[in-house]
Amino acid sequence: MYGRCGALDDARKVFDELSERGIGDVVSWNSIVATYVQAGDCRNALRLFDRMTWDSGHVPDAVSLVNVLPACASLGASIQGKQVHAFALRRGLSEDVYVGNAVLDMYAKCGMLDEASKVFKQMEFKDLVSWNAMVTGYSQVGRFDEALSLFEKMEVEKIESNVVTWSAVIAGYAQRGHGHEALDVFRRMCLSGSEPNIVTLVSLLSGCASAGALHQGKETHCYAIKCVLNKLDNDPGDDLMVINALIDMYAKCGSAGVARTMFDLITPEHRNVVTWTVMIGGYAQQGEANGALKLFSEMVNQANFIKPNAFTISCGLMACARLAALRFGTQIHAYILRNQYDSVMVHVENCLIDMYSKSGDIDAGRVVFDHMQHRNTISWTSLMTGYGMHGRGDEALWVFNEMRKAGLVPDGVTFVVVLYACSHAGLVDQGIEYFDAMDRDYGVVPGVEHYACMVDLLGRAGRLGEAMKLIKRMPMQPTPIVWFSLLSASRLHGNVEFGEYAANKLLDIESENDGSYTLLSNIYANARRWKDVARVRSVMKSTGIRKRPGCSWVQGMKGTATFYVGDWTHPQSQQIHEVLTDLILRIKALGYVPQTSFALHDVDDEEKGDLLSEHSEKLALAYGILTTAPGAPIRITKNLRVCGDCHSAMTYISMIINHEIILRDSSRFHHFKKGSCSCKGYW
DNA sequence: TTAGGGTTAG
Repeated sequence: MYGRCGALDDARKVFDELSERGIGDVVSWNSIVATYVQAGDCRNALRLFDRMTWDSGHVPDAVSLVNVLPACASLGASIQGKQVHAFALRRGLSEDVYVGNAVLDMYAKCGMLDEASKVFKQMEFKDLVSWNAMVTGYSQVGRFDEALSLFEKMEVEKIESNVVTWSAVIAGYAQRGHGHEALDVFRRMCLSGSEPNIVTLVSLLSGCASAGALHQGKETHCYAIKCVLNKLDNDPGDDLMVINALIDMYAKCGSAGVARTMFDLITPEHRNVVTWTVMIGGYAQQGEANGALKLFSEMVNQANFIKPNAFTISCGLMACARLAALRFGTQIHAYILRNQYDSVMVHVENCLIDMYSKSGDIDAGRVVFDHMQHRNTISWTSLMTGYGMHGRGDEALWVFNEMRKAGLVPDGVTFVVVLYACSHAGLVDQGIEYFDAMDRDYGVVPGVEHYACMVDLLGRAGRLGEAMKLIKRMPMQPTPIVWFSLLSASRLHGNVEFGEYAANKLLDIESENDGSYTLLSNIYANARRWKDVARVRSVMKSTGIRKRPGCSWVQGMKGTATFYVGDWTHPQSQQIHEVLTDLILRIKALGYVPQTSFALHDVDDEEKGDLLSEHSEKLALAYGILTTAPGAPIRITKNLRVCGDCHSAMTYISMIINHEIILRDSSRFHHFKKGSCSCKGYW
């Protein structure tokens, strides 16, 4: 009775008393073991089971084994589990379907699927639980194809699935990001007459979230209100789980507003750490990184304190990485160090590497990397990506070699990063070598993303003809990213012919991308083909496509300041413009000539020069100079690619100011120092 | 006495 009520101490007292008086029997041993398992204290459950087997004079029966096996499973204690299995075989208890199922499940949970499958095949009598344990076992170790084929076999053998089977299959699809398939299974489940429950809905919502299927997510929401939520015998924790899954679904499907409304409807004392995390993560992934950081601060400062877990911290760092919010990111790093996050540290540390490198301080990312106790493939590739973004190609390739020495096998993503690093550092020959080697030496077949990297690599280096030849040689259809790489390279090298070709291909495939139109009109402007510029602009106008406004932000003393082109809204605008005018006068004396083609207007050169001088990145720089301590770097982030004229101006300005200018644009980092830029023209 | 569930990184 005490055991069933969760009163572990009381149950133990009664058990010890019975033992002392010598009147304990197998049932009392079984009950106490079960009580420990239920309380989550599997270690003590195992200890008691051992005492029962060796010291008590009683012989474990089928119930004892069924009690102790889940404890082995949840500890991953496969050696003890195997001993229990051997005991069952010796005692002839393995015929019992309960015992068989528990053994099978123990092997599955310890990741020993081949052992589990052997047990499954040898079972003379299988029930639905046996099949379900096998299906979920395969699914959870990532052998989802085998899980599915078992699921299909169940149909063939006319074994009727129950809610557990259906939910497990839905969850399997959802975990792999195959939301549409999850939805299909859900429909089949409803047709089969099986009634979805909370677990089904939570799994399904996770699938909708990963598929971005808002409509089906809403349908699931209706179903939840009608049939599942707020039922009298529901555990309130289960209801919250569904609500959390709904918030996550709405946020990931682009309805952060709806998600926020649901979040606000839950009173703070009812929210748990996942409620906060899904909302923060939703903002961070939907490009509302400012909202994410605001909520993160609110979470750690609220009266009803809930400690952020590794997931929350990762989401916060992701938001910092997007915004290049170095100061906030550093504060989160300090928070981690103060608050002991021992478990699942790898994930958080990987986020730290990413945050530091995307915020302009790749050396700090390297320090995090060097201090890691355990590293996985993502740790190595994150560091490599960082070096690549900063144009430090040699160091990126060094990381690649060290990674191989550490025994890690490069995969498709690794090679994207390697090629990206070569491209951004102008290491053309090495890039070609790696591209040739990836299939030959590593067995990684180049995908469309690797071809895109190669087009980028050759294109940046001005080898446009070779890039075009490579596209023609591709064994698959080029995706927009391939043509976009060719188009960017054509813009960089002022090649109208290739630019037009790539732009036409791109507009055939996806006509909504403002970036393609802007690049093409830049190419025409550079060639002074104003009629073509006007034509592109009129197409944009008639199709309603608008160029995204350029926007830059800089971390000043009083927080982050944001600027748009020609922006006069900042309270210090007057001063900012004075600084800028003065700087431009001074660099003109050093040889700077405004590159008017970037102004995109068919007006006379003097006026174009004026428009250029108000580009957002220049305004951000002037503000940075006003608010940054002498000698400290100025960190600017831009949402689009830096304009060529601004790039040239910043190179000159870095000769006359006592700051390094660290600029992150949508493509990479530029470090301007003493008259040169780290990108060496490769942007 | 056995089976299923939500949030994170390249």
